[in-house]
Amino acid sequence: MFSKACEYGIKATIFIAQKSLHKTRVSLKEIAAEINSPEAFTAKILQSLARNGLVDSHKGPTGGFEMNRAKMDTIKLYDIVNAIDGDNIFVGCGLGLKHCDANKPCPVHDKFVGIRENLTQMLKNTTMYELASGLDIGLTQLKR
Amino acid sequence: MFSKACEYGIKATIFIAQKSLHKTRVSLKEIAAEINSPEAFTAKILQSLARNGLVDSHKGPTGGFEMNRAKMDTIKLYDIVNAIDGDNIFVGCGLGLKHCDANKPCPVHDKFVGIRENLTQMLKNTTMYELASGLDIGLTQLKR
DNA sequence: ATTAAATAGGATAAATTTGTCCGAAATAAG
DNA sequence: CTTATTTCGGACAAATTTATCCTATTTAAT
Ligand code: FES
Ligand code: FES
Repeated sequence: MFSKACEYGIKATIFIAQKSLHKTRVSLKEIAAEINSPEAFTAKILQSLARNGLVDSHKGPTGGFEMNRAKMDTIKLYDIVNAIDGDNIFVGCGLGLKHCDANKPCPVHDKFVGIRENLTQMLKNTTMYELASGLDIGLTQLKR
Repeated sequence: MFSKACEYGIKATIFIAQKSLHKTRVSLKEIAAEINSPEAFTAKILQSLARNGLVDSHKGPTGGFEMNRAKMDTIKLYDIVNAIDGDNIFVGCGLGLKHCDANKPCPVHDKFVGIRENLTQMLKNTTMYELASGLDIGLTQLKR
């Protein structure tokens, strides 16, 4: 469904947001430990998310990653996925035809578009705050 | 969503089924041309599907691939996807945790399982006959 | 029997994704 | 100013997926 990079990116972002709820910055090291991901690879993903303004990064001692409270409402799961995996999953043909076209549909088009749309809407409706809160109150977890 | 191998496998199977509606066997060459896929790679996928009994193959002149009418009702899109990509998409965690567990859910679990289930049911309810028929009457297409 | 046509299958290569290493740049603190 | 700590970024490596090549095997037809 999502690439490994995207899975790591989502988990990292949720963790950053959760810690930011308590005004705490987190370092790459903490993040990788918390979400059980390879550190250097996770760094690349976070760099990309930072460049796209989805998380804020700070260098130096006491540095790390954070997300301000306002962004937690603005940024949706959709934005993370779109930034890392692109929009193919949201608009692409389920069978890989060049473009999804309802007028010249592939055999699965009619059955696929509904699911694709459900997924898209779910991701567009899910805020980082929501996900961070669930994690914060111990309702959800990032490791297993 | 699906791997390239799976996309090719689905398209090839639908094409084979459509031709079988007219009692016509199709060769690898025809299939690859029709679905616009690399021939040798498609061969591997079809070999695997044949070993799993999802299509029938015959060697020698007049040989090729086919699917009998009864199988078109029995075999679901689900079976093709499961044979090629495995069941991770049907039961796996959206964030890649080892197991999806509703009692210890990841942050997206509650929002993800519904979509995962919709996809699974759609694939389990879609017969090869249905897809082959749509293609046969020109309602759908395999190339673009 | 011989030939030609087709799938089967092993070995290999290319491309992409995933993961690692190391030095540069920034910055907080003594 | 120096040092320690942290992210940034480029180069590289490993693993996986995608794709190719070539030979073997099966089989229909002459
Ligand atoms: S054309 Fe394939 S999903 Fe729309
Ligand atoms: S635990 Fe992640 S989807 Fe169920």
